[in-house]
Amino acid sequence: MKSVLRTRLAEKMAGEITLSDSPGEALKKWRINFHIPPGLLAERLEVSPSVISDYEGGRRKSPGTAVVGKIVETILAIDEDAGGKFMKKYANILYSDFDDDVIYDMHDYDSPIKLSSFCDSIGCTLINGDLEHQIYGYTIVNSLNAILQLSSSEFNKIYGWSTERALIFTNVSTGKSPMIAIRVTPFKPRCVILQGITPENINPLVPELARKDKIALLCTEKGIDEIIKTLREEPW
Amino acid sequence: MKSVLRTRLAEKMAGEITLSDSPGEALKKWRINFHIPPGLLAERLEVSPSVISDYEGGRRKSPGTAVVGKIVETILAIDEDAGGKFMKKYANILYSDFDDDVIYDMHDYDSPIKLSSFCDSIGCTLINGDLEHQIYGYTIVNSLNAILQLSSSEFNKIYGWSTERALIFTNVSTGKSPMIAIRVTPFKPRCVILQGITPENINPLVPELARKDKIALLCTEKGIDEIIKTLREEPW
DNA sequence: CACATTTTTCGTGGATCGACGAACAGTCTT
DNA sequence: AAGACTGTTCGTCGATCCACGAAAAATGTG
Repeated sequence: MKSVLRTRLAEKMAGEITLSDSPGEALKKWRINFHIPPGLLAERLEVSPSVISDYEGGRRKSPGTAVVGKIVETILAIDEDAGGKFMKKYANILYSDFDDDVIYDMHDYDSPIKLSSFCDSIGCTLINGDLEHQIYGYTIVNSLNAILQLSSSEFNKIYGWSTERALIFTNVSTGKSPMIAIRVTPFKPRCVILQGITPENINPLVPELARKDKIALLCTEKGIDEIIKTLREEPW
Repeated sequence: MKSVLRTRLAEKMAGEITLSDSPGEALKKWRINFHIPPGLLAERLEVSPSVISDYEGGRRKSPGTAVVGKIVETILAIDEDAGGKFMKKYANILYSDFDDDVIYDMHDYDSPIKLSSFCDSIGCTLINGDLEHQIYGYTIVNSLNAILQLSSSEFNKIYGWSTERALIFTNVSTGKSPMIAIRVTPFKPRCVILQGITPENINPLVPELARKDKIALLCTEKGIDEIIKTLREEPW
């Protein structure tokens, strides 16, 4: 459930290293931030310790994305094996309001995904609109907590990096509150999926609201954990 | 003044590209997000258009940090020349509460900086504590607005990625409120600099509070803009 | 459809990366 | 002070990057 934070932290680290004038020093900074000795890092990466030293010492002026990615991944993996102490520390500092009670999962794709296959994979029934679109990501939101806990400016965070995405609202009763929240908000998703509800239980106002904002509306009765698992494992 | 957002956005982009299984596709995604044609990007980078195509098409499986950095930089520069339309859009989506009225500037260093030379560079007078430490960054905060506008969880954001930093509070009257805010907060900076105040005008309680939290306390009468300029240009 | 423009594909050469392992330099123990 | 560890420096070699430019493919535009 914490993987949104993990991803953001990894991106922050990789981004900082990539943009640094001396990637080696930045690499070293993060290894030290996580209190990991060079030897351990080398061991986990299955390379000789001299490799780490060469990078950190600046012998490679512009290491490739593959290397940087592997090192960042390994630093986080080592920390996770030890309980994720530093990960929690750093994640909480910058993303303190990214609450697990609100956003269950969130992902942005590198390349567009067909909405129809996306919806098929998590067993959706179409209520309104068409699926002839492409999306660049999805967000799984606890609808009650989102409305209770997020301020208006924070509400926009559920859109991540593209509004061309599917918003999956969990545990809805009639679907009315999430659709109204979207109605009064400037950004509109491409698609809304109501989870844990059958078509006949949807409030009649809801398809009406979806039509006004040109949003594809669907529902699914699959469980939250299953949906998260499916979307994570999909080879997109 | 908006450069905190710019940096964060650049890091996000670079991080995502670096961690992607196909950096080329991720690169392309961001170029398209900013509505920049390949030809223009190539022109601004002063390379042949084929270079862009080769990267985006995946001929380079693991491009170096230098290339990724240059491309991200150029995408943002092109956007800025056109008014920064997309930059604003993306920056606001994820960092909506990172208000320019609160945080004037913020930076994290790759490698440690000596606190003494940091303070010298912006003309500080030492009130309490010693300067025999190293810092990893600084934040310039409008003290009044920080207390008015930030919620308790948001207040921690001024610490960025390391609490081993200098907090510069601007336009203080007696320095009391910023020090009290720090006193009741779990994280402590290494150093607090009160801007726009002379030593004799500092409330006597303030050095007392600094001592309790083992924080170096200084003040400076230099102007905000001059401080920002100096710190940005310092070759650290 | 034909023409101009933009974008992609691909062969090539020089530069740099990526990893190794041996040698060297510190740092603790005992 | 010797020995055991941990970490750094450096020579080396194959693989890959990086950029170019020519040519093919795709995309407008009248």
